[in-house]
Amino acid sequence: MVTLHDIARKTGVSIGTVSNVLNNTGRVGADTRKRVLDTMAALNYVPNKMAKSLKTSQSNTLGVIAEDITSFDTPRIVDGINEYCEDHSYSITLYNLRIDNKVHDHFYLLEQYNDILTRNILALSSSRVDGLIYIGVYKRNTELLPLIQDLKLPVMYVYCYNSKEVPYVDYNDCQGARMATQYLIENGHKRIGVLCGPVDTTITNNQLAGYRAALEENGLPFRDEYIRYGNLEAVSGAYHAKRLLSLPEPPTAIFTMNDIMAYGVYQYAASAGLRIPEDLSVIGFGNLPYSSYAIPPLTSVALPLHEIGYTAASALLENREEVKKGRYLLDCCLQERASVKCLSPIHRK
Amino acid sequence: MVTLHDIARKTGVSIGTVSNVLNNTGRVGADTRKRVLDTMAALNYVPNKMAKSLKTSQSNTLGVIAEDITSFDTPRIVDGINEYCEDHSYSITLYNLRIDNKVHDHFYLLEQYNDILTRNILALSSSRVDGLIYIGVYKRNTELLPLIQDLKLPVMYVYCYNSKEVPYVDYNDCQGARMATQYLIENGHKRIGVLCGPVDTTITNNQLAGYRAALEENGLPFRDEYIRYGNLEAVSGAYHAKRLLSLPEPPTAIFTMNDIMAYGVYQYAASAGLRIPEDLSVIGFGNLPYSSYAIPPLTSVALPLHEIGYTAASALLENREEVKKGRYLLDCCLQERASVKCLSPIHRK
DNA sequence: TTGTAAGCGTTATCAA
DNA sequence: TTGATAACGCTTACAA
Repeated sequence: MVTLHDIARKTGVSIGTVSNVLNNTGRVGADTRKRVLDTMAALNYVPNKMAKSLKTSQSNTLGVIAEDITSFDTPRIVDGINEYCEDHSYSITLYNLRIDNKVHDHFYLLEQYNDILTRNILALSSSRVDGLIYIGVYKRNTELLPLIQDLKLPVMYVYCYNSKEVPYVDYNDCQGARMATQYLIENGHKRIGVLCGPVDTTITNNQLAGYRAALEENGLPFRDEYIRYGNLEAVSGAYHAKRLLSLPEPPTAIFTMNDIMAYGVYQYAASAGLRIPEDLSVIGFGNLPYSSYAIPPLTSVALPLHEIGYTAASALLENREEVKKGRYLLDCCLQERASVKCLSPIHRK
Repeated sequence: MVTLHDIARKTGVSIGTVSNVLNNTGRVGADTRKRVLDTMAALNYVPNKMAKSLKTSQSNTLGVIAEDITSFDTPRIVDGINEYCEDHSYSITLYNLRIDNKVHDHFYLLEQYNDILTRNILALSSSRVDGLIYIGVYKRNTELLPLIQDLKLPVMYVYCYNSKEVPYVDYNDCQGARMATQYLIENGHKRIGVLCGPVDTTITNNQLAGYRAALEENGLPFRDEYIRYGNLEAVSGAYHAKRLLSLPEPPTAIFTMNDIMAYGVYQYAASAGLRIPEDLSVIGFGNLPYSSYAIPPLTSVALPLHEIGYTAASALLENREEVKKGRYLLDCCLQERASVKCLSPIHRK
């Protein structure tokens, strides 16, 4: 391992000078600078990050805790973080809680969850990262604040809700749902069913608000019987689709709060001999990669996942002091495909 | 930040002693040990990893370079690596080359790719990781050895091929394809079409060998007209399915070398009014998460992704010296669902 | 413009 | 069993 010392000796200058050219402090003669640079290249010198970090006590490293990297949307968020870090030469040290593998329903296993988290937090704080991004799984509620807050680190929460006042970046559920509903209405649908997630969950409530807003804006009534609460799984989608469709006045379109439930709607339609979109329109939320392969390809609300990651990293690293107040809600956009039938086109605003 | 020094002073012992209890060297009196441990707890001491690494020149950190973390199978491999690291208290620093985002066809943009890689390698070598796992994307060929080999680090390649002699862990393509074919045969299929990836690619050749082996074992002829080379995309699957099915003696089942092409077969079937599995059986390879939502759910060869990651990490970290010779090929297993019709059951061995 | 030297928080060697 | 003390490779005053 070649060190500053080596290249100082070899160049015939002092170690301080070498350090100065390394850090571009400016106070080095152009000539010496060149010579130093040359021997660096010749000796294939690579600075030792540990030594530097130890001295400066900042690691140029961002910690990211993912509740589960295996979860659908997490990788693209990480990818966004990565892009920022690459642009600003930060490293990422990744902690993967592996929640889904270890605690199947972490609402009920909070203690175990805390153990896992504690271990990771410890590792993390011993590596003295400069900031921390916490990526949840499908916006489940997390109540881990006490642990993380002890760190006295700038922290950014992503893709998760929390009852505490905490900085986060997320996508705008309400806007996304409103957009989906609006799209349906623009395509002539007036009776729109919606398959929600669990009742009284933040995510459900937000999306429901968006749905409602779109209805109101277009002078359409909000009908209780069109609202069904599922568990975000495909079976649940199929079940509730059936219920919705056996109403006296069945909806002509169904909006599901995630794509998986939309797949369930597809399954029910297939089993009931209903054609999509001829007999029933469906629009999803989340735009999973598979949705383009569904038959017919599923129209869905696309999440700004990459952007969420990038925003979180930049907010965290650029205005560390202000991060505490940071609240970012990013807009979704519509991925139009072929699962919505145009009943009677109306003018789009 | 509380240091060894602080807790030494507070306990009234020397700093060396404190270090000894920290590292469990044993040469510390039980009584002093307890006192030290107590003040550690009281002061909430967390060791500084940088200082330790600097001194010991090993970081307890594993570098993982992912060509693209956004690629389907990568996260589950990373998850496997994570499990190992968690069990052995290693940290992971993640480098995401973001290949797919930046160079769309990296076969033709090798130079750009090298730039990206070089930058990452540099960062990586300056953080002095103890080992490196390189995760490819869908086993494309990578010729990056010169760069990485300069590192003089134990390196493990995962999910990628390379012409050089290099340690790797991967899944067994040949075995997987053989198993899929065997399954079809056991279900009474004798005319089996196969949708390959690009011609003369390692992955295609390996799987083709497995297909052929299964045929031979069962005394079935290998027919050239049943072999089609696609580009692993859905459109390609649809196109070749059509060709296969318009043969004078069309296959009763199609084996696709990835699930995406199987989705293409589904699309063609839908457009041609063919029912799966009644009119055509299909079996995929890779078992993407979405395959269980396809209609009907797609039977597919499941990859030991998590295990690949775990194996790579353990091989790398446990027998560093022997790693050079390491070659691991892990078996796939079959995920049976509903896309294969049983024509005439024969005895399964 | 350049050199010297102290110190970041550890580990490790040697004495005591 | 414990205590001093010299590194590890770097940054940063401060002095020359």
